[in-house]
Amino acid sequence: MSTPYHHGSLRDALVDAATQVVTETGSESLSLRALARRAGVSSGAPYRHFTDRDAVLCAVATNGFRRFDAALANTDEQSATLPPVERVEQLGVAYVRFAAEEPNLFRLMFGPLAPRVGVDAELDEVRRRAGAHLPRALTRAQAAGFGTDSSLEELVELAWALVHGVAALHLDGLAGSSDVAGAEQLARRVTGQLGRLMRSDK
Amino acid sequence: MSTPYHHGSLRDALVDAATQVVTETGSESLSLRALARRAGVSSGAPYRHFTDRDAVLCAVATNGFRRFDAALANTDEQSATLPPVERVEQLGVAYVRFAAEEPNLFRLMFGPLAPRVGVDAELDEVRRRAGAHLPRALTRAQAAGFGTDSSLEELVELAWALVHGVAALHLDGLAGSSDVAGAEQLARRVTGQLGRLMRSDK
DNA sequence: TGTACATCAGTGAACGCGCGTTCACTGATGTAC
DNA sequence: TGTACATCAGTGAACGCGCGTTCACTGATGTAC
Repeated sequence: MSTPYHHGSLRDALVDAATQVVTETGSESLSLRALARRAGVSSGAPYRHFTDRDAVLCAVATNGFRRFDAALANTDEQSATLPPVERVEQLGVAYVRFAAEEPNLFRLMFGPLAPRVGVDAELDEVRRRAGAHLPRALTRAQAAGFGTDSSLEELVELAWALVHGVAALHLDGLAGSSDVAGAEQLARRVTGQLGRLMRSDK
Repeated sequence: MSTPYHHGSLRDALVDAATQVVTETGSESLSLRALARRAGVSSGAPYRHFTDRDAVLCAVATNGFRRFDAALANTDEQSATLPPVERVEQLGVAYVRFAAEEPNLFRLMFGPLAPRVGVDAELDEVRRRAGAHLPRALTRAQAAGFGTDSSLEELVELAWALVHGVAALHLDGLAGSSDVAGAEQLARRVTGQLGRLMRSDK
């Protein structure tokens, strides 16, 4: 009774535990044995729910993208009343904030260990959804007449390189201050420059 | 005679082999045993020259920064006769090109496994040297009156986030095309936008 | 309501692996006299 | 030039480790009658 033979929701428990491990110590250090231990289950049990270690990492990445998407969507809603260029800036800051708050998760999601496109349909879908916010905001801004010196494609490239760059700079310890607040300030300044560029193109 | 007991320059041979392994398959997969095998030497031999695995990775990273610095210095020389803003752009492209040509080395140099500052004096020195090119070029540009709407610090931040961002975007497979040429073209477009911004601030 | 049986979820021992690192050793080299 | 000896560089066996994965199993659950 205290430890029932059937866990009931082991899959979810494993994904949660795995997400926690990745969050705390990075995806390289995730072992299925440690995971099983953490979930209070024998070493073979996870194989009931996942074909192998990669499948677990894939589930964690999917989880991460869901949260990432939610964070961006939330920011977008919050800024609905602001001018379009400012909304772009806010989105960029939220992008960096997520990376700074969850560096290990972010690295799994975007780094070389990230599952390739086509491996998992659910991951692909949520990834696509998360990636759509910035282009959408830029489209809106251009529709309002900002940043029209460049094509939408170029603008998306530039903005993406910028925010992903600030995130990477921070993750790689190259930014001045290494805490979340520092990353956010850096993001604010850099996206501010982008905003300035876009406004000057009106 | 064919395989002398004393190697003669085992340390160098190990660093070379390690650099090759990292280049080919990434730093996570570097094992000292495989390294010793590759160098035709017993499994204990590397410990004559390195205290542990991390010390080997540190030497590889140092090697990488030396090459990175050389690439940037070379680009800077080649572009000596160009206008200062264009030199900044060239430098940015060279930065991205290096990352695209040596993704695994670049990841070791800048990623979470990169040795911290203060661990190795030689690494710190060459790292500092490699990092000085971009600020220097931007200082030159500002001295010539370009990009003076922002402080030097802001400009460095922006440029660095941009080029490191393009590199990261490419390394993370988020750029359109995944080959070196594609990365270079992307870098050209993005640094071009930066150049445009700086020229408009004259 | 009760019983037989199929299905499912978790157990825990076992396999084989490659790793980092240590250590007593041996072969080669250089140095002092 | 020759010899004794210290020093250095590499050997290879060994230790202990945790891992991913498999597999015959057992306990629990649900379903058909």
